[in-house]
Amino acid sequence: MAATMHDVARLAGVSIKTVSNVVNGYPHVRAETRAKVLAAIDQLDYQVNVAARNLRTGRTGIIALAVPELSLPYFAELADRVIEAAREHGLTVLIEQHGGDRERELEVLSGARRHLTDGLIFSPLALGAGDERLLEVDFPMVLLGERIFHDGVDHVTMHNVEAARAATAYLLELGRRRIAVVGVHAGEVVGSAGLRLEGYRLALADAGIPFDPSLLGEAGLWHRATGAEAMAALLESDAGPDAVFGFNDALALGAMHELQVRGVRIPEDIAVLGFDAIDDAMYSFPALSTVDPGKEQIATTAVQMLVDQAANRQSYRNGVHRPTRVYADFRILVRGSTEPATEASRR
Amino acid sequence: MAATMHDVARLAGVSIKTVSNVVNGYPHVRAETRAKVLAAIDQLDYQVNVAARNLRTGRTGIIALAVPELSLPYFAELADRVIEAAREHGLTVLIEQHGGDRERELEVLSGARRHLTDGLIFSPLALGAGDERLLEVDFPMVLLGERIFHDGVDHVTMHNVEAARAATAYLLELGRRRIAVVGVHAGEVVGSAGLRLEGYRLALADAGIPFDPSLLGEAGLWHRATGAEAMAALLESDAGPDAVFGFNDALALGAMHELQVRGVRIPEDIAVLGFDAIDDAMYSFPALSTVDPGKEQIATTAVQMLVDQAANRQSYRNGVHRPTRVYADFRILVRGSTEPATEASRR
DNA sequence: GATCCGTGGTACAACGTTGTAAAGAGTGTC
DNA sequence: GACACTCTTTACAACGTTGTACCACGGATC
Repeated sequence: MAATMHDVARLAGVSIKTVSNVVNGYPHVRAETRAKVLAAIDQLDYQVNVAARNLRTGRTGIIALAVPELSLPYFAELADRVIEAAREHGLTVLIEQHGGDRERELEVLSGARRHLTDGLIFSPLALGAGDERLLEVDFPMVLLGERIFHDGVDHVTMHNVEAARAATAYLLELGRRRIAVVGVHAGEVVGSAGLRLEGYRLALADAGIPFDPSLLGEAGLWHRATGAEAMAALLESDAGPDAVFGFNDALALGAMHELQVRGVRIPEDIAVLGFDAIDDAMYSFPALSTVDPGKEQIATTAVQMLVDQAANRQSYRNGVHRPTRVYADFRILVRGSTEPATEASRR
Repeated sequence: MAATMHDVARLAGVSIKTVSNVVNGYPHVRAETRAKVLAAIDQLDYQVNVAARNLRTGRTGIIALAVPELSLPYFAELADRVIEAAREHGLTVLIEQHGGDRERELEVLSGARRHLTDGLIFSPLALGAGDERLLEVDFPMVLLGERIFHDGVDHVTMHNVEAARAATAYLLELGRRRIAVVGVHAGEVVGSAGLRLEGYRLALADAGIPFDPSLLGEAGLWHRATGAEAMAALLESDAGPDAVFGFNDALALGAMHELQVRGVRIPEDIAVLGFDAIDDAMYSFPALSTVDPGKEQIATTAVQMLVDQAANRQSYRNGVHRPTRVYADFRILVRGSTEPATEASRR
């Protein structure tokens, strides 16, 4: 049905390889010949068959991005940035959702899709300590997140500990002393929850404030709903917080919702701070102060690393190139949920 | 590097075609032979090369989903559902963002990617009346949205007019009489803005209430920011609304934010109603009442239609199968932003 | 005993592209 | 005029799979 290089070649009166040369921008083609070929391509509305090219070259121009789920704004925004960054490199993005399900994460790693893609950007949720060996795959991969660390793979992550420490320090500077956290995973050491909690504890220690376990709000899933539930539990205990640090924005927004339902004033009675800097955070009321973990940088860096891996496959295989770990820059975005606002700054 | 069918065949001591038969579940293979092949596959950790299979069969197992941008929660949630629906059919989803840019939308339609995918689910934003011919492509495609209608293609859309009419009628039932709308595109007839405005007008007419242009809030982009701006403009005019109907949830949430900044009580002074039923809407304060346009149904129907098209390519080509248009079911989700709430219902 | 059929297996030729090697056509140098 | 060089173009063989055609075997049918 669709035209092939053969058809173009016949119409232009040249060999099929010459058509290929034109299509791929090979320089040593006479201008006249090139024009003939281009005219034929135009006339037949020819498009290269990517599958055939792929079979021949082993490249597809597709990279896979595996995330828990796109319904979570953080991952939706990350995916958005990854798609745009990939586009800059002429790549398209195939998205896989694993929903934090271990089986599905393993499927992503060893899956049949690997022939379809030039590489994988993988943000695991279920995999963790002890699974490092599973990451030693023989295709280009960049790891995201903080569930698992392994020197053998390129990794883009955030300054979780430092950012959480700075965030907590910021709340302390505001004079808050009873800072609750929402999103704790009991017993977790590595992973966003463990690392951010570590940062929180360090900041308290820096300020000489005792750590009080009654201020810890557990939340397995980091959704708005669980944030609201954890907040409710904190309010119904006798913890008496004057600030809440949500380990992500969804948790913080859920907590904020719960506070407002109960008539607690934000930030006067309780200041609220989030993490992730999702778009929503800007439009809550009051707007949610949050930690921007460098989403944009994470996306562009990950894509760049993947492209580099693909380009220098040899060096990566034989160990000339050592895998690197990049920590994105963070900053605290101050908004109305923490600073007693003037009419203007409250937005 | 990776094992091929040749390797498996050699190890199992059979022909390469027999391996292919085993892999593809061809029934006439002796159990003993099948076992040998499976053992070899296992031993070599063999995976079919999808590119080669694709070249041979013309199928890739990938479908493309083209949306404006994933940062918009509606599309992120839609993509989530599409990915899951595709998974049920053994398909993977490649996502393209066109950002509502005409050039990029055209690229999607005529793009080089078409060889990589078995079909396209396309939600245009820039294309519209006059571009119908562009939709007559020779690969499986399902159209989403309400920017453009064409009898020649399968289409999944919403009851925009009816849903907006019902939504407006609901606000009227609550006793609201000065219902402002946010998200108007002046002069648009087709498209979400045009159709939803039409529903609004019909409901007013049904109730015998005069249409007042001063209650129309324009907003080109349907983001929270523009919703807030439009709301501000309405409040600073002398329109005096007692309800706001946001043409999507982002607009409504933005409007709500603006109202709260100004100390307007929701729903007592002004009721707010959205459209799309994104997850966020559940966790604003008060929770946003909204119209659920049947997102889930849209996603599953679109994928199903695409699969059917691919399976019955012939019938579609020669016109035996006629393209259909499906309208998803909608319903109004009543929450605290419209109903003067009890402590319980307010959540 | 010839014919037909179902089963289990194989050989070969595609699918549409690109890398390799090499041939022809000029151009310049000695 | 021979040689080396560059530019331009080509033929051919892959890449890894599957569809088609076909062969061989045994059992059933006439």
